[in-house]
Amino acid sequence: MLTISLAEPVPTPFDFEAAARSHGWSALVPFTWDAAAATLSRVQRLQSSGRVVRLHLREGHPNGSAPFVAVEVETVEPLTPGEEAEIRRAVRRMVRLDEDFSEFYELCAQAEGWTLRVQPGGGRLLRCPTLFEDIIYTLCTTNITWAGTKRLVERLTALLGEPFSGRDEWRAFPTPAAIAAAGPEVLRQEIRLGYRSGYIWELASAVAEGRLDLHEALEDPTLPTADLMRRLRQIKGVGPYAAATLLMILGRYEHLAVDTELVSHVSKKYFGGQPASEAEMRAVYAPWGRWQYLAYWFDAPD
DNA sequence: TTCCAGGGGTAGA
DNA sequence: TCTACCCATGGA
Repeated sequence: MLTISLAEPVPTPFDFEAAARSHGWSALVPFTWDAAAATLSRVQRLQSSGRVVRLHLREGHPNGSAPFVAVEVETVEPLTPGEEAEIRRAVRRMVRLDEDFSEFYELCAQAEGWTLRVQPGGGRLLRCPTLFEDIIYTLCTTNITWAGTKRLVERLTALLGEPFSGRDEWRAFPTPAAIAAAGPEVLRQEIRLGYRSGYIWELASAVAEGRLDLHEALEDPTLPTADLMRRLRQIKGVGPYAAATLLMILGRYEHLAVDTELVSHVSKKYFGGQPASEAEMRAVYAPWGRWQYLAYWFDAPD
C-alpha cells in the first residue's frame, strides 16, 4: 500500500472544516468525518482508470507559504499523471476551491439585523466528486428523514459500490453502470429505495448508456440559471426542492429549497411559530438576491 | 394503528 | 399555475 501526499492550493480566505462540515453530505457514505483529526475521508473510484483509492483531506499548515488542502491518497499502485489530475479536480470540486464568495461576504458584513453563522472563508457546502453522485444523494433526501437518507445511501454503497483493496467496509459510491446493471427491482427490494427506485435507475441508465452527459448538460457556467432549472426538472424525481438543492450544488444560490426544515425554521424564527405561506417564507430571504440559499442555510436558529 | 418525513409525478381544472 | 391524489419505506 502506498500513501501519496498532494497539496492543493486554496483561495483566501478559506476554512477547510467549514467546507467539509457545513453540509450534511459529510455524514453520507462513502464520506466520513474524523472530528479528532479534522479529516474528511472518502473512498473514490477514479473514472479515468477504474482504480479505487482512499482520499484523506485536511487543512494544510504552511509555514509562511500559501495555504493549501493536504490530500493523502491511499493506493495499491502508483498514480498515473491522469489519475493525480483527476483527484485534484475532485478535491477542488468537493470543497469548491474555484468559487468566489466575496460578494456574499460583503453582503454578510453589511446585513444589519441578520445573524448568519458564516466565518471568514465559510459559505462552502460540500459536494461529491461528480454531479451524478450529488443527484443520487439529493433524490435520497426527498420525503424521508435524515436517518433514512443515511440508510439508503449506506445500502446503495454496500451492495453496489466497489471495495477498496478488497476491504468490504470501504466501498466507493456505485457507478452509474453498477446501478443500471442492478436493475429497478434490486433497487426496490434490496436497497429499499421505494418509489425512488425507478427514478434512480432511469437516471443511472441514461448516464451509463451515454444518453445523458450530466457534466455537459448542467455544469456549464455560461448557462442562465433559469435554463439550468428547466434541465434539472426534466430529470424524473427532481421537483422544486431537489432542483433548488442541485442549483446550490452547482453554485447557484438564488432559489430556496423549500422543505419541512425550512418551513419549520422560518415559522419559528419569523412567524412566532405560526404557519406562513410559501410566498411569505420566500419573502424573508428575497433581499439576499442571488445568495438567498446561503442566507437561509447559515441563518442562526434564533 | 396512524401519521409523516429535508417531495414529486400525474391528472384535471 | 394550482390542487387533489397517489406513491414506498420506516420511525415515532
